[in-house]
Amino acid sequence: MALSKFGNSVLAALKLIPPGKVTTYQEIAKYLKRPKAYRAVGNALNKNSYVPKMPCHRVIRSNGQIGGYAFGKTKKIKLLEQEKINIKQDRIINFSKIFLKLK
DNA sequence: GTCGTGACTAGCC
DNA sequence: CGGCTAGCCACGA
Repeated sequence: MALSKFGNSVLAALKLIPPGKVTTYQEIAKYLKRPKAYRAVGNALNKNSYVPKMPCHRVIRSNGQIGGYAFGKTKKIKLLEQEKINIKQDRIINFSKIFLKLK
C-alpha cells in the first residue's frame, strides 16, 4: 500500500529508532521540518499501523505518556517492556534516559 | 475547495 | 497533579 510522502518520511524517522529507545511525535515532526505537524504524524502512523516493519510502539507523547496504538495501548506497553523500557500507569519511568533525540 | 477527524501539545485554571 | 481549551497538520469524503 502506497503511503503519502509525509507518511513515508515518518516511517523513515521510525527506522532511525534503535531497540530500547523511544522518541516523541514532536521530535519526528521536527525531523520532518514541520514542528507543528505532530498531529499529522500520529495520524499517518494510525493509518499505517500494519506489521513490525515500523516500530510505531517506540513513538510516545512528549509528556512521557504512552499515547495510543492501533493494536491497543496495552500491546504497546508490552512491546516497550520487551525492549527493557519500564512503564508505570501508561507512563514511561526513565523517559529522559531512553528518549532518542532526532537530528 | 471545505469539513470532520485523530496514536498531539502547550497553556490555563 | 488533573481536567479543559484552543491551535496545529495531513488525509479522506
